[in-house]
Amino acid sequence: MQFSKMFIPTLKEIPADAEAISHILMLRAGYVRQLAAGLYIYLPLGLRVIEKINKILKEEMNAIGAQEITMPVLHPAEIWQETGRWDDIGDEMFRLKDRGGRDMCLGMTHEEVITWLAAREIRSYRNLPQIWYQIQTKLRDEARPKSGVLRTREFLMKDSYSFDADEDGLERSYQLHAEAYHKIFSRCGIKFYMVESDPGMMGGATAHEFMAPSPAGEDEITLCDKCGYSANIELACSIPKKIDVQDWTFEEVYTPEKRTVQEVSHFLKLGPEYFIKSILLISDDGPVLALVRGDQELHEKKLNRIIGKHRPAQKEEVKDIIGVEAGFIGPMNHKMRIVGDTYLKEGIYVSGANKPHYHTKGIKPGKDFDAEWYDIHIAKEGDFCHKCNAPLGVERAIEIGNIFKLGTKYSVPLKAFYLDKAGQEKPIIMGSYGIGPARIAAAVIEQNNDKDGIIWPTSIAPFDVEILPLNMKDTKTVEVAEKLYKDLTGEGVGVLIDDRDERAGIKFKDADLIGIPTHIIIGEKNLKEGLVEIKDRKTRDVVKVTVEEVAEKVKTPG
RNA sequence: CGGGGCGUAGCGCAGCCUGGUGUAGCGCACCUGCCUUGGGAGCAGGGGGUCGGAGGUUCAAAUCCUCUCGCCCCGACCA
Repeated sequence: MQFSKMFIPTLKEIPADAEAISHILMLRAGYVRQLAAGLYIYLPLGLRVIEKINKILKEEMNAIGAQEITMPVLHPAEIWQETGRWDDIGDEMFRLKDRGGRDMCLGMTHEEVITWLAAREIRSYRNLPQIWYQIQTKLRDEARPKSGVLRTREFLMKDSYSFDADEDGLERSYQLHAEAYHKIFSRCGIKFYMVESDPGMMGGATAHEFMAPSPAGEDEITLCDKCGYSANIELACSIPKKIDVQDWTFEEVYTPEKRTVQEVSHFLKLGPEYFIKSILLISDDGPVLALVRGDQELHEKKLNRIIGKHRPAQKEEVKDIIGVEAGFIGPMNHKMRIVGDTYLKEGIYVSGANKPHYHTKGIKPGKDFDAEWYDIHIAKEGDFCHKCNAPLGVERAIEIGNIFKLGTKYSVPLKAFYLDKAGQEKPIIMGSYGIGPARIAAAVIEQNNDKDGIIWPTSIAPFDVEILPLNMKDTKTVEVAEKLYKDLTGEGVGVLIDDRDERAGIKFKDADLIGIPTHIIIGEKNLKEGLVEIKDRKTRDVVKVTVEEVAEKVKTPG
């Protein structure tokens, strides 16, 4: 491809609206343009990257026996009403009416549609298993589109769905996907982890996410280097650091105007880990007192699974219910439900005395108060693995893929049943698996860039090689460049030739920005000795080779 | 939806606080010519603006006030 004939609008300056590195570089290097919040146009270079990723997706999906189909983006409301999601999902679904006044929506995902299909077409265990997939546009009215292509309102997704006769079959389909995903992300040159995740509203019991570590990510994951435990922070378990059990006797301490753990900790010259933080919450079944150690944070989502929907109590409510203002609440002498963090059980602590300006020292859980014990703290850096006790790390990451075991959540309401060998009618056991190609592209850029631009891995680079004839007015340069272009292209190498009549500096800058992995630099001086340079974008290593050697060297780099 | 920031030429910005400096400015990009060709050159000339929009205050508004739209960031949300 000739640079001069391709629309590659590079930008010298950093666009004001971009913050994430991948966003800045995709805009600057001419891969995408933004139409509105969360809506992007893919320019020629950007599309080439997405298509290369899609090709890998298809190859690996086909390799596990998945079959490509394509489903509509516009859905009738009925199927969403049948699964209950028409009402469960709020503003995030784009809804509309057709001219006949029928309710419709734009597909955020395709469980409903594909289950509708399965319900109609699969009747016997003989039709199972099946894995169907598509690479299709999804629309979600995101509350906050952000970080360029990472979180958009319209995006492409590879979504596949498995249909099995039983749990064993589902496990097999799930594993096939996990393996395919490992291959896909490895081929795309991404550093990633597979982590345990919260199935959330998708339903089902088991779910994993594929996470590409990057500061631009929206998720946090905990990782254990020793045993490999890895989980989204939304459900990650951890053991807080051990503390020495004190031999304090039970006594009230005067703590005037000291309310927060930090204030009291400072006042009594004791580390925050010797405190019990008591937080009053209002659940649908009344007030609940949640307890975590002073150096830990309460995990709302974990607590949510135990006590259901809840909200923090307001100042007035605290006074009414406990009889003392927030800041002096302790776990003792309450009739209400108390949920304590498991790791609070051992030890002797300080907490509020339920009396203004007093705290109690020497509280022994189990003796001075009792509670239901669960892991309800947020795992953090410095905590220990609950499986092997090794130190845990916490990293930010971009979610690039996920796999869910759905079970019968969709097959039952949409009546996707089959007859088993015994002639018994049973619901199909389903799984759902997603990958966002745009997120792969963005994650790869986040992980592979330098001050000058993008550094693509060859597998998803828009081209394999860029030829830079430095002086287009020099006939010999042009002649050699065109010959190399023809030769390489003839051998199946994807080549971009910068045939613009621009100065060398501009060509170098643009080439670095765009990030094609190998550059062939043709300069007049070297050419006089019959030499051209092959430069590695990543290492910046340059080797001089004769014109004749180029094709061979490019094919076997290094 | 809560909090914050920003809308001035294609892009990046100054001017706004404290209204009036004459035709609203600068850099880059763009057009013409010359020159130049190994890291976003140089010289000369040139084109391009509803100052996001509406209303108001005023003799006078890019500047002050009200409303509104858009975009970004933090949080909430995220099937």
